Amino acid sequence: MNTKPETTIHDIARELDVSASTVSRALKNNPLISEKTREKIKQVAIEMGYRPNVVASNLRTRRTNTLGVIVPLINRHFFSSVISGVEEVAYKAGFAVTISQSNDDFQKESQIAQALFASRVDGVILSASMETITSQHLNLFTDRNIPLVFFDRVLDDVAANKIVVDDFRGGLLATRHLIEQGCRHIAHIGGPLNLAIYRDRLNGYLKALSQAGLQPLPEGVLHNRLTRSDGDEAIRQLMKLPQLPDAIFCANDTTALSVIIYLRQQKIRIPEDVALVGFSNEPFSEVVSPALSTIKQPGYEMGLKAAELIIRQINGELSANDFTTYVMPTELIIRESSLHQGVVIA
Amino acid sequence: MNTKPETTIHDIARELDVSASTVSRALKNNPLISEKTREKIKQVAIEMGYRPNVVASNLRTRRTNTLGVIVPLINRHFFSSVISGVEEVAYKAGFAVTISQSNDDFQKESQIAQALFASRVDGVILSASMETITSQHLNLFTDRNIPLVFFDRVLDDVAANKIVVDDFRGGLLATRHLIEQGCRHIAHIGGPLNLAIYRDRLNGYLKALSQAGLQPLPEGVLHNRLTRSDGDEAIRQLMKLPQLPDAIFCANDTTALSVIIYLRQQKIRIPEDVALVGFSNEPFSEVVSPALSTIKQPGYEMGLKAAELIIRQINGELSANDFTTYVMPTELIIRESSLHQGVVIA
DNA sequence: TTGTAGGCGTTATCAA
DNA sequence: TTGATAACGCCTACAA
Repeated sequence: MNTKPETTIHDIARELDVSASTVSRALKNNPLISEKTREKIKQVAIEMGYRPNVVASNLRTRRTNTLGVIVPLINRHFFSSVISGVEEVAYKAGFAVTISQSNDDFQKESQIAQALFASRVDGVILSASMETITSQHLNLFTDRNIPLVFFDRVLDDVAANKIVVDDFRGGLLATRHLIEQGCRHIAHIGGPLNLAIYRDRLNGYLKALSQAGLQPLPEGVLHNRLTRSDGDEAIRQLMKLPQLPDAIFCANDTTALSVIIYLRQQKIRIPEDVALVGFSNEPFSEVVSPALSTIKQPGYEMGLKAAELIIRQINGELSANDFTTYVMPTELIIRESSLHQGVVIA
Repeated sequence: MNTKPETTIHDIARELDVSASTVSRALKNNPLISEKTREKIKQVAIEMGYRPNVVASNLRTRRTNTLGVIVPLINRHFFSSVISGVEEVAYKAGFAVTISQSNDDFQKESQIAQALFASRVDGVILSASMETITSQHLNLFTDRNIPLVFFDRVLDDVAANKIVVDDFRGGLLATRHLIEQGCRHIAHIGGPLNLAIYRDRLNGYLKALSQAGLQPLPEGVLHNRLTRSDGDEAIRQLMKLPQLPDAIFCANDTTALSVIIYLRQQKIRIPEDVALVGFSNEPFSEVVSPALSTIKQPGYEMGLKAAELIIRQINGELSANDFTTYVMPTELIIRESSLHQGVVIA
């Protein structure tokens, strides 16, 4: 299919009557090569339309300059923001980025891990699927000291650098805010408890309640996979409880959106009848009506940090046994969905 | 750094006292190998923790089973949806997906092309940057018959398979709808005219007007890069015109959102004073207030199609000289932002 | 049905 | 400062 074969360093070498090694070194700006020959080689390389074959180089150097990224779903603003940040840093550092999505399916996550290992990526950045409860599929990397960086949905039992926001504090602030707005019957739509972030958000919620001498709403703490339809089911369930909620803290914006849409349709007023806080600050949160209060999660910056960390690990600039969990700054953004009229915010 | 060296097919061969080629063949399910030895080899491969080295295989076969994807911005719902679709199909077909973002910068787009070529991707899926007016940076691929598939922001002068929506018809439907709502002074916020999609959307707009015997709003047809701030500038400019617009057709939802926010703030009513139609059906369009009328663009499906096409091209299942432009179905979604009360839709 | 030999394009080592 | 050689791990004619 390919017309002319690619020019290789051997072709250049032959042309100039030098050895392939000299060409290789010259093109890599190896200082051993004299300036004169280096210039000449580069010149001829351009004339001959030489294009380095990274694959061959990768095989030889056992380095691919490629980062693998596994996310649950590419097409989700938070995750695509993280990817965008990763790409930004990776590109500048000369790394390619290979993206895969687990679709929140543990099987697929495992298979992706296998594939990334087979293609010898230099490092992996990962946010676990909703189903992930074990980390054995990642031993492939940890056993061989291939750097692994987690973000957002981190796994407790893997020793690695991790990047999260303060989920506990997020849950605490969100719930405390609802309490300050006068709410007393606060429900929670949460994620699977195998993931630390959802445990933390739940615990923040519980803590805020207990600090205020309140109880969680009986039967009002639900856990699901936080999709749009999960949110829809959840709100229908909550609105059947003997004690109706006067507020809901949702563990993501997606479910909060389902709630808004359902309540709007039922002519239940937000925030007067039910106040609402989400989590993540997806772009729609700002413009939905009523605008959704939420916890800001700096996805792009998390991506920048993840890429920076993994590249430093790959370059051996970071201790291989000494891991840190980086907690990114977060913020409660108060909008209409939780702002009771007449209530003054301290 | 790496502790134990990886097991190779040679290790397995030595273990079983067969040749490496036999191992290679067995692992590839080559029918020449007897079932018995194949089973034994696979067995031992697992026991020894063998992991194929794709890099070596790639070098030998001159195939990487990798698709390169270049988009303007990963973190944009339409593009991340396309990527998601690409990944879905690619994964099932055994391809990895390498993603890069041009940030709408032509320089970066060129450099990415170089890098993708250097890493010998088997095919490239591309949506051009706002700045891209020439296609020479893609000769790298076209000269060597490396498949190239364009989507959305396609370049006219490249012979390749392309996937678009009917942008002309989108512009036509959007504008005609505004006319049917009684609007007569319709402005347009469009994209750079070097890109066919924005020319087509503009032409659709013009056609609808002329069919109705109307003129474009004087000074009311603007072109910019369609960011949030571009939209903001544009609406400010439009609201200073001697003849104010009573409707605006925006070439994307992002600028339409800027318009909504600005008008809301100025207490200008939508759609009573200014009706609005966007393009793309970003997720926020449905929930913003007022909900934004828009042209639906099936990003995920476009990604599926792009991946399918390029993989078929890679596998030689498609003629290499015979290219098609696939026009995906699109649809006008009418929401509050353009729905004048009392007006009945035909 | 299996083995042998050579090469994919680059780089590391050693020698000159 | 440069060259010769071998090797990275796999695959594929060709031979047996």
